[in-house]
Amino acid sequence: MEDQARMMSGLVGLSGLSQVDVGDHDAGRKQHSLGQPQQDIGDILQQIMAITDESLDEAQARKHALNCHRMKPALFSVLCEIKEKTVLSIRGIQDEDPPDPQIMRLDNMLLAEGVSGPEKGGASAAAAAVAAAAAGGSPNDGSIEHSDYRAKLTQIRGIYHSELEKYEQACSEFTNHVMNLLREQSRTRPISPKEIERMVGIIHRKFSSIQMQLKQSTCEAVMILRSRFLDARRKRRNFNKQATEVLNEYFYSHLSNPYPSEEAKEELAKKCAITVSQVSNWFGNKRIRYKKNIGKFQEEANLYAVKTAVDAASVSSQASQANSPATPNSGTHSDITHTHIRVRPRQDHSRSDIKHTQS
DNA sequence: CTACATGATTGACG
DNA sequence: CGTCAATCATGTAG
Repeated sequence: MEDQARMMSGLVGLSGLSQVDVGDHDAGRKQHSLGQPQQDIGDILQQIMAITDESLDEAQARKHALNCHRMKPALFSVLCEIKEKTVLSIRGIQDEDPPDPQIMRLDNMLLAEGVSGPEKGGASAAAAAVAAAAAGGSPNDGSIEHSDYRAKLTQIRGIYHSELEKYEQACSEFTNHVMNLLREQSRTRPISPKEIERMVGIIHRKFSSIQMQLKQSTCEAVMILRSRFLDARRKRRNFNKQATEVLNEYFYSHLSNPYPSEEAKEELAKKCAITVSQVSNWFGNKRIRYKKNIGKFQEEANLYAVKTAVDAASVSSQASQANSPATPNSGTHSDITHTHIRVRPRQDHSRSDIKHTQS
């Protein structure tokens, strides 16, 4: 930065104030202050070239002399005025910069993802997880995965915030530095407050572009985390015993038409503490797998057929029918095993049958 | 570790 | 849109 100061003092000196008796190398060309500006250019260039050869002491001396010149304040203010005008005219071209849509998108996403939100740390996060588990669809395993997910998210969040803080600090530090320099220089060369302001704006833009990279990579990390944790296929849990029992019960007691209606699915979902789509998945899998290999499911079918038969018997208080365990194949379910699953009349499978097994 | 069981996903189909 | 069929990826019994 001393170079620049030196340069400026040199240039200001060139523009007409150089009669000050600063050094002996000016002595030879005193005459250029009046008259032909064309011819001066050569001298000026010479002088510019000479500046690099000058020592810092010389420059300092020159600067000092310059500042002490009696005409300096007046000329300086004129220069400031001129510059103000030109700067203003330049500024007119590109005045208001629109907020970057890209960065706004990233901001929104980080906010939505809870990375840049107001809430901080464990307590409220845990509370949110608990609330989600209590209110939401999957009370069993969901909370565990959620807490794991939350932990990772908090980690990302921590990194993001510390980095962001570092950026902000660096930015303000740098801005301060530049402002100090400009203020310092404004004693030597014309710098309007607006110019400083503009410079600060430029610095902030630069830093925000760096910030955007940070935000972008944070977003990416969150997306990856999300896809990892929300891809349920990776975190498949088998349903618990009771749930499969309920499902199987329904399946085998509706073997002739194992297509639960939407309401039936909802009911089953509620009973099994799973979602409706999980019920649909289960029935889809069950139907296809049953059809593929009926023999393999024979035992299971018998078991549930007996179970429902017993239930029905206990309801109708007629126990005499249920005492043929020796040949179950020809018994209760022989007709249902031979039923074609393909046929599915969609009208009458109400939940009345489940109801009396349940109650 | 292997083989099988099982919940979820995907693409085709009506 | 719901279902089928194939397939994936994980869970689990041996």
